[in-house]
Amino acid sequence: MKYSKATNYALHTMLFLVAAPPDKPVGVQQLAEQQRVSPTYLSKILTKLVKAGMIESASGANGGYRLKRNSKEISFLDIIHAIEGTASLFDCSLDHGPECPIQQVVLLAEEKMEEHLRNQTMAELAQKMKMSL
Amino acid sequence: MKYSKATNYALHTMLFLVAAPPDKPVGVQQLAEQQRVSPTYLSKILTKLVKAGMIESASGANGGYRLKRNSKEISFLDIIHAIEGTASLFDCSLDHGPECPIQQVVLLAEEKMEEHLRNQTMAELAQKMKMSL
DNA sequence: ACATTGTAGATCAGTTATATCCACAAATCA
DNA sequence: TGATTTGTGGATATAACTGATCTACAATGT
Ligand code: SF4
Ligand code: SF4
Repeated sequence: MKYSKATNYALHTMLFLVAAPPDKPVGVQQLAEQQRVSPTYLSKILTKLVKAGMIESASGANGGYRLKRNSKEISFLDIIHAIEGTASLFDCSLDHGPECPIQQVVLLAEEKMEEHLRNQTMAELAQKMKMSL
Repeated sequence: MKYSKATNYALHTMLFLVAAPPDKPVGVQQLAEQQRVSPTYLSKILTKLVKAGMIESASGANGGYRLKRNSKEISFLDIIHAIEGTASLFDCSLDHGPECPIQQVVLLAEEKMEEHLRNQTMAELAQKMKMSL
């Protein structure tokens, strides 16, 4: 059970875009070099973030990716869900109803994790980064 | 990102063994039928639990698996770790030190989940099951 | 027009998860 | 002892998923 590398790349890219000046888009070439990953593969991942409405892309010369204006409230959980999907950590084929103790425990544990990821927004992340400079 | 089916089988088996009378071992045949899984495969999974010291096995006629005497304090997390391993949910190849905001957020989120799983013991689970009868 | 940059689809290699088969070891019982 | 039951371990097969590449194409700016 592990977060995929794709999620890793997405988080790092968002981290970078939050810190970058919002006027000039950043090309996938540059982003890919920083993370040592192929540009076309990274592009595929970032397209998911575009479709999820977190960033926007521009083709052509001086194109690239940039944060959407109102995306300071995007959370870690939003990014992870955009890449990994929103399926539950635990799925049992036979559903014996809501009083099943296994489901109760495991799903509540997952909710605890998601709650923490939901409370960490890009805005707070940017704040943290400024402080650590 | 999902818990494996093996973890699912392990949890269900433990749930059953906690509820079963502790004197007579339960054969893998019976356990496998309940969960609709092949006996040899389930055996492989249960052997991990044996090696982790949670249950014990007995060969020969009337053999099978049973809880170890002092295993009421085994937690969900123990079982999950025995099957899935204890590796972190998130691993970045390049470690930029402990002040990295991504690691801080994601690892703390994982800790929240594990804390909840650690607090759910087999003893409490047995209690819950009695109440729901 | 032409160069630049993102998008989409096919495809592929590597890894992991799931499962099966079989030979063997250990325990019980007649 | 010998036969039967039951778990163990190794090799192997299969399917699914992940990570990655290639290529043709669309969109944009000069
Ligand atoms: S016992 Fe709970 S976890 Fe297991 S199959 Fe039934 S509902 Fe699902
Ligand atoms: S920025 Fe953080 S998460 Fe990313 S590679 Fe560095 S230490 Fe790891």
